[in-house]
Amino acid sequence: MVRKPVAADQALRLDNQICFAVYSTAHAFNRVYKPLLDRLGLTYPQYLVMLTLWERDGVPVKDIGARLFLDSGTLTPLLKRLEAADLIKRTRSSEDERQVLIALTSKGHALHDKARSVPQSILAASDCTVGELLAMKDEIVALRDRLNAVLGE
Amino acid sequence: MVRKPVAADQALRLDNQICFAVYSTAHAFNRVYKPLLDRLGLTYPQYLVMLTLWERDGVPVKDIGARLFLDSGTLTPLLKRLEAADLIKRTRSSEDERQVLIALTSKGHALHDKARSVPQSILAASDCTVGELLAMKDEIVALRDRLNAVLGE
DNA sequence: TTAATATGTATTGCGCACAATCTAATTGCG
DNA sequence: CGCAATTAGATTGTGCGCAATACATATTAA
Repeated sequence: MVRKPVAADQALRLDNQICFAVYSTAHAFNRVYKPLLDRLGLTYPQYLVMLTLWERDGVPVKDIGARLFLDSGTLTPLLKRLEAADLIKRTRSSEDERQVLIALTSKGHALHDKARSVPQSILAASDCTVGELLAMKDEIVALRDRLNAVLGE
Repeated sequence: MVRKPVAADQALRLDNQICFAVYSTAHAFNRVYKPLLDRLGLTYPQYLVMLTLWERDGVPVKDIGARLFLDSGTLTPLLKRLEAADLIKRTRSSEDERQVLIALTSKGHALHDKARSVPQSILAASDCTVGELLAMKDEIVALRDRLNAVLGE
């Protein structure tokens, strides 16, 4: 009879895997965000892009990608949809014709006001204190950064 | 001059958002998993399905969906690809013709052995102790379950 | 200045994710 | 029993996410 590696099997159990915890929580967040973002006419990844632009716009696509860990294959069509919705404007940089600079339109700026109520709704849904969430966030970000560090090697 | 709600703007900052921490960590995990799962011929969601089947197979699609928080729109094509790869077999239940039961093929069972080394590689990449990861996992799962509870209302 | 290389974005193809809709099978209720 | 309501999967359409590739611009080296 073949001896099975019990420890390895425990590690393969779905409920023991932090990756699945993260994966399924990301989906849960997405589902909670959906009705809130529908009112803004945004998807969740589009919302993330808008968050970066509300902090600073007139930036090249690459900067947004670096901020969100996304590449041009994802961002180019997403940004075109935001442009079609008249939330942003895409213009080639005159300094470096390779770059496309992303600027908010007045409609894009205006959406910032409507978005201010979103975090409060999410906080309520999470049923946590701000302190608890921020502590968890720091732990998760630390994990993410270690994972990304391995990728960079 | 219009007074801006400073607290709300802080809440909208990307780096303060736990949802983005979770979202970006899920992507980081996916990227770390990719080379490992490529060797098994699986994508990450396919790997999750196989994890559930290695625990128990011969189950209807709905059960897998309940386990992974995925619906038939996602699972049906994914399962067809696993079937095309000869890892699973899909058969209509004779008891309830509405159900499609998912069973592992011998090749699907055999893949279990090759998969046993995966968690160790992920653990190494995360650069954490098992204890730290399990503690984080429990916190994240608790958050996920609270988010899902709100959705169920 | 030209040739080689690097960089920024766009495109294509594949595989999720999910809403909405559809079909078929089952259950429940009068 | 008979029909409405429910349930399980499948299908369609939209939008990521990423690998691979293409292409134009920019930089560097010879």
